[in-house]
Amino acid sequence: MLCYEQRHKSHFESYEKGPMSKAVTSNAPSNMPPVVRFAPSPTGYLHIGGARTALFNWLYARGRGGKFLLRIEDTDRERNNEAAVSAILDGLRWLELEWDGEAVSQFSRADRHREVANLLLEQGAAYHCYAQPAEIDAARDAAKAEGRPQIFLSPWRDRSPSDAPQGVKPTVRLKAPREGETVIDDHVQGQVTFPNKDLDDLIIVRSDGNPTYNLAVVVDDHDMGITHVVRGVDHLTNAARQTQIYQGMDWPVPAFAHVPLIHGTDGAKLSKRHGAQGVEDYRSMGYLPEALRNYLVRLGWSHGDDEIMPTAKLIEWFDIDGINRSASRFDFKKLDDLNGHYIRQAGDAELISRIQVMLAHQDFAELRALVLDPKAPPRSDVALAHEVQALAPGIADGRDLAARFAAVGWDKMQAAMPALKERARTLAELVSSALFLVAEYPVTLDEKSAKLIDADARSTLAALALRFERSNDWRAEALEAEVRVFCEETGAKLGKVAQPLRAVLTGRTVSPPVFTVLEVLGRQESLKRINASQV
RNA sequence: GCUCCCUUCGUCUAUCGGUUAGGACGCGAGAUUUUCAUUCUUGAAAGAGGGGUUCGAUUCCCCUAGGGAGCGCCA
Repeated sequence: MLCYEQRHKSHFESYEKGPMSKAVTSNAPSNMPPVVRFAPSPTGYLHIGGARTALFNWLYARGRGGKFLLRIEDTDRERNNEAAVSAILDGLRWLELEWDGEAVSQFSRADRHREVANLLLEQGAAYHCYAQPAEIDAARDAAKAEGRPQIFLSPWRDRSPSDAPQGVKPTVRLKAPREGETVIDDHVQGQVTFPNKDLDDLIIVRSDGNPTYNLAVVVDDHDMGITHVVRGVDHLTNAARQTQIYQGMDWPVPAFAHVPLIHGTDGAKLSKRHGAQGVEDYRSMGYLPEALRNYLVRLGWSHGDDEIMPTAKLIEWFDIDGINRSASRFDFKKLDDLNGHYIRQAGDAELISRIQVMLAHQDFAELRALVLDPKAPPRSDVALAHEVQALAPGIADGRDLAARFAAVGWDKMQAAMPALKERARTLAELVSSALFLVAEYPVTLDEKSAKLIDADARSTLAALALRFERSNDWRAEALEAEVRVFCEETGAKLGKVAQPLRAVLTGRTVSPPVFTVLEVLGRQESLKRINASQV
């Protein structure tokens, strides 16, 4: 497999030569198709907030015939690794946010970034700074103590390079304006003004010669022809500094849109203890990509009273200018509800294949070991892992489970699907309710269902078994008719018969409709389970 | 500490100065039902506080309070 960096190098050339290479300013006619990008740093997974940012970009590009590019911000060599990069690509693919062209490695463009730094140096828009870290820290501490903004004003800005100390490797700093203000005309935040006196001369090249993030972003966005920079508000002040770099190079500034962050249920920044940060967690819990997209886009954006918005509608309706400024809290209940809608609307075969994808990524032992905040919402994949342990302890992970379903036949699950999908909010719940298909014999009854099997129930089940053995039609409808006749003859209430039956068939007091269970289980397996209750 | 941003039901949101402040999730009640769900009906639930501007403020302005983000030779 090609490393994404290698793949990119040749591809990047095409951006430089291609028709999109000309940057379009925010003042450009708005009918130009936009070029946007998603630029995550490789941290190990695709953060759910990042996923929403990617979604906004993707929708904007797709709705306007533009391009959605992907760039990996991997200039920090210590944090970067191939696995972290592929986790992000994986997450985007699962969410079905296909990007145009190859992913660009920012690190691979370091030479170009240095070239731009040198240009700035030549034009006098940047200078070498010989200040040492200790000196900078001291200045910042002093500023803080005096209640001034913690910025460092380098003495080297106006000093002659001939004063440079021997043997000290300098950094390159941008010669930012000290007077006036830098204004960001943001499509979400509005006009945001930063007094230039509060912005220090940012380092654009480290003393080891490596370009910094802010320089790299500007050069890459410019070279890639990005027209709209849509990213998290945490980059708002960067936008001001980056604007100064654009100005230094006399490049057109792209349109900015800084979208609010997503918080956990408690209003604090979404973190580990909230249970799920990476999109891979959402895949594991059994959310459908389309439902997640629908949910994510509604966090901070709306279209009148519309709640269920299939992706085609989102592409048609979405607009950056409609995004809210305030942060929103993540609500699993609402996601669950939306996901339930999409599950009910999905085709049975499609659900099976989505389930297979989900199972391929589940490790039950790992899920059972997950330590979650007690206040965090319960995870349906963790619940599934526990159910598997109770009903089929021999199964270690999702792949095993998938193999077991394959052994009994996926067609059985598909046959039960209409009944299953109207009582599931996630695919993991759906699989949990289908577990009776692969329960190990003899079926282990949980506490409540075991309680149902008293002497009365046993004799009822024995009598029922006799009838079932004689019946020649094993479809749910016929079986139900059979049981109803049985009830009439014996004067028993349907519930009195159905509940014990459900218990011995599924080991649970809650399940899909018993007659559906009987049908998909088949005559032999059903009778085996009913008769097991007699010993 | 400094700079910037935010504030409508518990949560996500609608409202382009005049509405009985609407919808959705969740919650309560009821109907349907073999369990659980689904579905349907229905109920409770909001403009942070204080000043202005205006005939009239949820909407515009200011202050306060609360929340968030940023302030790296990280990205």
